[in-house]
Amino acid sequence: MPELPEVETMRRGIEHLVGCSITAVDMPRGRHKSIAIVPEPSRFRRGVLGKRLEGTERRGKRVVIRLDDQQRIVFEPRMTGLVLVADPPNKEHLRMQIQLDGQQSLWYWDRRGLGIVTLYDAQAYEQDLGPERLGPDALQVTPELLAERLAERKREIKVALMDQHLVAGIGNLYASEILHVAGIHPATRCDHLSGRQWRVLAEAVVEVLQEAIFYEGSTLSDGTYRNTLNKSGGYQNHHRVYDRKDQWCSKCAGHRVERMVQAQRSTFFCPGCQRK
DNA sequence: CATATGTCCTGAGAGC
DNA sequence: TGCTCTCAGGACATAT
Repeated sequence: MPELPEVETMRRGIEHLVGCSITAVDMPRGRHKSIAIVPEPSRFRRGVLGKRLEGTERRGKRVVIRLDDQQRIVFEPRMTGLVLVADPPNKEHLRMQIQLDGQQSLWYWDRRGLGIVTLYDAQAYEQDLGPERLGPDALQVTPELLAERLAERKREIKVALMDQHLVAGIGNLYASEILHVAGIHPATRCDHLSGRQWRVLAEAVVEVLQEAIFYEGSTLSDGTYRNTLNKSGGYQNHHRVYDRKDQWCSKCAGHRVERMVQAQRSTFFCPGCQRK
């Protein structure tokens, strides 16, 4: 479930490793199907051994480490992946251990194993994750940018917000939260939104994501998401609608949160403050 | 091109 | 207790 706030929390949690060099890489094989490592493990290892970590970046929902030869290691956690600097929740789903200067370790752990770790050279990175393939970062959106990319579309706004080609970083959870703050019904077609609504929406995108980063993301009831120190996030205690079906809306207090399904995903909204 | 749907994966929880 | 079934939603492949 890691979305922009969780992934940004991961990035911040590994920033202090910049300057260290990679002294070993281990890809343990458990009883589960192994995750995708690109290129295959031995080439990946050869490609990164001895390299120095030059910087960290975040591209939408991916954690990026730039190496001193301008290659990049990209962690794509998808549903249940974690980037850690402390011991992982269990050894069972540990997928990769990167040793730094022979002392510290960076781990990639993934319970369901849908995530991918990729080593890119500069050109392939631009090709796969450049602006042609991924929209602008959600933290950077302005009303003009958002309207320019979405306003002509016939799709429902919640589904469009989750499309990484249009804007990068928003997933299922934060799409619901953002639309509640903006007071927009999730099933509203993009081409039916007004100029005022694009302004309110752009503001809500940045506000909700920044607030969630402050609380280090959301750890849901399954407990999977952890920060890099294997501690829970805190934003779940501030959710306005997500996973709060039948609970009173905190904004209007006169309606209960409802759940609907859009594009096979749960959407939560308040029928009082989010009218179509 | 735009949009919609199916698929991957594991473990928690429901229902019997 | 223990079995089977459904569901959670990242990104991409395939279909319309």
